[in-house]
Amino acid sequence: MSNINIYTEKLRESGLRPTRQRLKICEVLFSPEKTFHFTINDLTKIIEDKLSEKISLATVYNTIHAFKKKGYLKEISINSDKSYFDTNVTEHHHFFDEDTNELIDCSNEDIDSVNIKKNITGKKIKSVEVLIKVASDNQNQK
Amino acid sequence: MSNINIYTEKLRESGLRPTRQRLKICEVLFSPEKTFHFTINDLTKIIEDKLSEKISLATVYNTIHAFKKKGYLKEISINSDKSYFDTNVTEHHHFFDEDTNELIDCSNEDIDSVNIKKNITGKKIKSVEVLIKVASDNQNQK
DNA sequence: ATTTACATTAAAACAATTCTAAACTGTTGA
DNA sequence: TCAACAGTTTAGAATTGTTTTAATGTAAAT
Repeated sequence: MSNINIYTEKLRESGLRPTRQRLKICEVLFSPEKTFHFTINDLTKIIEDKLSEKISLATVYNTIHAFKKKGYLKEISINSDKSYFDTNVTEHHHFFDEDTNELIDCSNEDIDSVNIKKNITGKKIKSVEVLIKVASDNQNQK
Repeated sequence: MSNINIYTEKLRESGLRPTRQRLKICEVLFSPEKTFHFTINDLTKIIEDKLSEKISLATVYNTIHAFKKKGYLKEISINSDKSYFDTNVTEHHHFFDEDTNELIDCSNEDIDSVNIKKNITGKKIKSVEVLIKVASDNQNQK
């Protein structure tokens, strides 16, 4: 199956029609071999470079949210500055470099599984995320 | 030592002069027996109720940031809507109830310590936070 | 082709946070 | 005592990230 059909299917699965703009978003998100992290701004810039024309922020937000809802993207909670997304939707954790604002994957082999002994009555665990903030030795904690 | 002196000291340690407004912030933050979570908005409302007069958001932000920098408060990463703070500065983790947007402490006895096997060269671990998102059984993952 | 439902867009609205500039307060030292 | 200074408060403006709106455009079903 060609990439374009894969993208079309992902879009339809997410309840979206395949349009030129959305297919471009898919190309940026899903064609790289390696998964990556991005903000909406990053993504918009990359798309505009590739398209050589403007894409509306609203379109990017829509599409990203639909993908997130469908589980094709994950949102990562770091701070309240902005939203970070991850094309790696497998269960894994993150390092966040406070010096560079860079987000680095922490695979499951790099961390012992988190064992939670308590649970909240009537509630189900939806996700368990570990965020490890790092910085240069000589820096203060943010 | 009276509370007011404790607050004065905390403020000075954080590089701030003890003013009426700031002492009120201290009272709200540090007099309760139990630690708690709050947003800047929550805090501002509580203070205005107690003071029966307005306090400037800028003052609240300033003071909270100084306390955070000094380690008298912790900021918790949940989502990008707004910042959540915690008066419990000991090492612990959180449940976040997606139905109610409520943040619940997860003490260290409730979770096996997180063992990280990988580290980033030249970087020091500043914090390790586990966030467990929960929701009613019948709800979709956010 | 026509119609209809959904998309795109620029711009406006919005919410959280930060910045600014003016007025204020408290402290210091002549 | 009071002038001068450093730091503070404040309202409002500015900024940033995100969402909404309303007009125009496009995909797809008939």
